[in-house]
Amino acid sequence: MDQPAHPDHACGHDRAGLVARAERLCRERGLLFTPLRQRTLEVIAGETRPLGAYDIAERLSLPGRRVAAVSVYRALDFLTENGLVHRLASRNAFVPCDHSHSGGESAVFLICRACGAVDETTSAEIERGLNRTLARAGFRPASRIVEIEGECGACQEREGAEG
Amino acid sequence: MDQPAHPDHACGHDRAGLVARAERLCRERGLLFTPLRQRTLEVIAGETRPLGAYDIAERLSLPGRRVAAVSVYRALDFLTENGLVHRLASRNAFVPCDHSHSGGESAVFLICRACGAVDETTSAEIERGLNRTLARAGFRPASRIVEIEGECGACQEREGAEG
DNA sequence: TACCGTCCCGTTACACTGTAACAGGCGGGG
DNA sequence: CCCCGCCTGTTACAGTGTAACGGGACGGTA
Ligand SMILES: [Zn+2]
Ligand SMILES: [Zn+2]
Ligand SMILES: [Zn+2]
Ligand SMILES: [Zn+2]
Repeated sequence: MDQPAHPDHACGHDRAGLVARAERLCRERGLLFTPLRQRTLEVIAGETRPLGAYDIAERLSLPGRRVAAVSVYRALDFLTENGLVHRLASRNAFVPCDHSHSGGESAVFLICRACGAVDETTSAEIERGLNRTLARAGFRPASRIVEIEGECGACQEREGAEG
Repeated sequence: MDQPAHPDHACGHDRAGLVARAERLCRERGLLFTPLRQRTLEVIAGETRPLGAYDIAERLSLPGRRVAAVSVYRALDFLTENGLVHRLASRNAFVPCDHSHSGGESAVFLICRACGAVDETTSAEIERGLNRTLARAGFRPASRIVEIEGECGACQEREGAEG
């Protein structure tokens, strides 16, 4: 029942690992990891592409048991505030976070226009450049958004083979 | 009739300079700088804070002569495609561009949560870090979004004096 | 002149995104 | 028991963005 990684079918993220991390984090902070919040996280983790709030609501709904988008938004607020998912400003969509960000490093998102895959990474050099720019401007940052749209390596190869 | 900078009332941008640059650019590229496009650019340049498409439509409308938001979106598409305005993904709002970006440097936006002011700048170090991260990931970029929300220097001082 | 294609813009309709406000359930602490 | 905080369901609504159609202006061409 406990495989090390990618336990359930072909999904792009370590669903069980993400849920385990969320449970531990909520226990530590005295927060409630409710069924709605867990299922929301699971739905996001079960896709390789970022999902919109209404897509998530649809996947959470059962025949006769609809989940309203507003409930999804509240669950997403909780998950983003606690660093379990990220919101992509350029897509109005959400992806799970598989980083710790314990050192305060901000995320860099590489979003493929062709296949929709999102790669989250960090860069000390970008971080340093941002900090220097902010210090020079006397600007106190609260949140940072770095999102690059383009083509991932796999899609470039596929395009080269087909085109 | 030709002041060097900030010619018309108290606006945050060099409105006449932006319009002149747009006219020259359209002449060079064989594009039409229509009245709607010019007035849209002027409205954006006449504010220190970023404006949403519907705000722009309202400011362009006269009693009995309404400008629909969809027309504003088309004008904004034209202006953004030609590098005359930028869209802030985190705000769904638009600001004029007072940089050339001729070397392909991407913009870094510092957005103040308190006063709403937006400072556009560039950074060779951030650029370098982004390029290195992209090369390492084998990712071909098409557009780059770097937006920092926080407090500008003036608002920090004001807060310190008041608080 | 008439014909044609392109671009711009007005209009309508619609889908998607996000929030405010109110009500009920549930659990812990008096 | 009541009170209170939190979560969730429900409704309503505002804001954002695009698709589709039609008409007018304008330049080229026969
Ligand atoms: Zn992350
Ligand atoms: Zn791809
Ligand atoms: Zn710019
Ligand atoms: Zn400010």
